[in-house]
Amino acid sequence: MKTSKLLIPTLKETPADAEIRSHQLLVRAGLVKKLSQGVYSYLPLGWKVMKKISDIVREEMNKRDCQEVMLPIIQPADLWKESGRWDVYGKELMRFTDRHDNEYCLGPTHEEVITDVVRSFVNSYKQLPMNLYQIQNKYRDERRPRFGLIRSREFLMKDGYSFDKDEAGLETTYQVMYDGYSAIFDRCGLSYRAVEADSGAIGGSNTHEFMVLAESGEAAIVYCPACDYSANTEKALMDLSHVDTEEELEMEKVLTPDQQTIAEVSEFLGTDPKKSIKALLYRAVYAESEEHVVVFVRGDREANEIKIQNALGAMAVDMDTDEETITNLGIQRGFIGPVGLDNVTVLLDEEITRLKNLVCGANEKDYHLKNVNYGRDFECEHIVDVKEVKAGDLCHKCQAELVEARGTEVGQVFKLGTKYSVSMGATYLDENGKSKPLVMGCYGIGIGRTMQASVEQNNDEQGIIWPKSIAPFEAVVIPAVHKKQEQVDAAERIYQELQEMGVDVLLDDSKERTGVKFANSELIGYPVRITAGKMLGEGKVEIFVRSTKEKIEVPLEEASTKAKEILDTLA
RNA sequence: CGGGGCAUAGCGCAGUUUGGUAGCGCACCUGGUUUGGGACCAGGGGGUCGGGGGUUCGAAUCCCUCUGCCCCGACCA
Repeated sequence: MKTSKLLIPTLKETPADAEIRSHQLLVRAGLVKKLSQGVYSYLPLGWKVMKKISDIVREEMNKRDCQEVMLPIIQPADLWKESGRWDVYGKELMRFTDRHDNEYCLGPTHEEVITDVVRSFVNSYKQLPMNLYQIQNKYRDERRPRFGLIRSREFLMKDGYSFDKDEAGLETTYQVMYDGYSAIFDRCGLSYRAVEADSGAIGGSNTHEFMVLAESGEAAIVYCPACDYSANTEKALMDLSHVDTEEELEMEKVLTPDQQTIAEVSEFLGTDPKKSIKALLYRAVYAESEEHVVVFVRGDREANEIKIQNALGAMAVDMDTDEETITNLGIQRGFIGPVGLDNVTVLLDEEITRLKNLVCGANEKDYHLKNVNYGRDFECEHIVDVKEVKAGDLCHKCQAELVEARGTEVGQVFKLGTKYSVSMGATYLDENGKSKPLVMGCYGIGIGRTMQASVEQNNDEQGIIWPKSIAPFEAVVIPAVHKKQEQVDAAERIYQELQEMGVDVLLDDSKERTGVKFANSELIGYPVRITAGKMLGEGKVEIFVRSTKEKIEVPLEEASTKAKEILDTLA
């Protein structure tokens, strides 16, 4: 391909509306263009990268006996009512009505559709296991689209669904998919971690998220540097084997006028915040009701809302600081404690049951309690894990100190179980002629996210540094001065030779000055650049490696062979 | 959803306070000189100033309204 035949609208200036580096670079390098909030056009180079990632996905999936299909984006409401998600999915689901007043949605995911296909055609254990996938646009009306392709409303996604006879079969399939996903992200040259995560709105029991580590990541994770444990903080466990062994002192009520926050109270009483109990008031929303819940965690900790939501089985929770609510509940802002608090639902983080002689609110204005002990002074029906695990907490597997990081989720593998097969009647006959629900798994990869995550991870001052496997072109050949025929001829020759060697190569035949061509090639980030320029007088050309910035001079005759050699060594 | 900000040429911006009919840089077109690190000279094209309404002799500028886009978001018991 030649640049004269390609639309590559590079920008010198950073676009005003792009916040993070990868978003800026995707726009500046001419890979994508925003049409509307969270809606993007993929330009030739951007789409080429997307296709390379998609092809890697296809290869790894096909290798594992997965079959590619193409399912409809337009999905009837009835199907979603069958699974029960029409009323549950909320505002993220893009809904519309056709001219006959029939309701539809644009698919945010395809469990319903694939289950409909499979229940129609898969009836026997002899057909199992089966694994179907597609690569297609998904639609989600995100609360706040941002960061370019990282959180958009229309996005290309690989989604796959597995069907097994039983849990054991799913376990095997899940592991195959887990390995397949690892292979895909390895081939895309990403640095990532597979973390344990909450199963969220799709439903199901067990899940791993593939997180590309990045400062700008929207998800918080913790991982253990000593063993393989890593988890999203909404799921993360920590070691709780520590138990205070000190003697239980006599509980006393102390005057703490206007001392409301943990910091104030600890300062006032001269105690360690870790030896206190923090109270947080949440409003929990259920399908047909809502209630207020007081959550207690150790004084220096935060609570994790997802964990609270799961502990309550609520659809959503949010913190409530409304004065009127607090008054109506009959609790004392700033002085809430678990002792004698019985007019409201209470969640107690398990950690607190292991600590002795704690400080907490006395449920009376301007008073706190000292030396409070679980079991002796209060009990709680709901002992749960709702704390936000943080750096320095100990790994529950090996007791090493956990580390915090941020990540962008590029893929997820998921055990669905029989949630959809039961609600939608997807069954098969087993060896004994008995009808059983199919056991499902689902597996997703954000193609656009993967592209942008790679950019976020691989860039420098000059621009993008693509891994070879997903670069828009593996190499670019540049005649330094377009009016010098010998340079143009040499570049053309190298271009032809590389093409014959099967290299995905671009010839820059633009009429730009040398500096412009160099700057653009580095902005776009082709792994290798070959320049036919002033050294041609000595019969030499220059090979430049984007990732290492290494420049070598080689004789024209050896240029393509050498370039290919270098490419073969690159990831 | 709540809060804040922005909207003027393809991109980045000035002009708005103090109303007088739109400008700069980049990009683009023509000609010329240049050519190993985002050139220079000369000439040129391109804007219903986000939409609608109002005030006024006159509105990018003042008022009302709608829309779009960007950022932030409970850390407190």
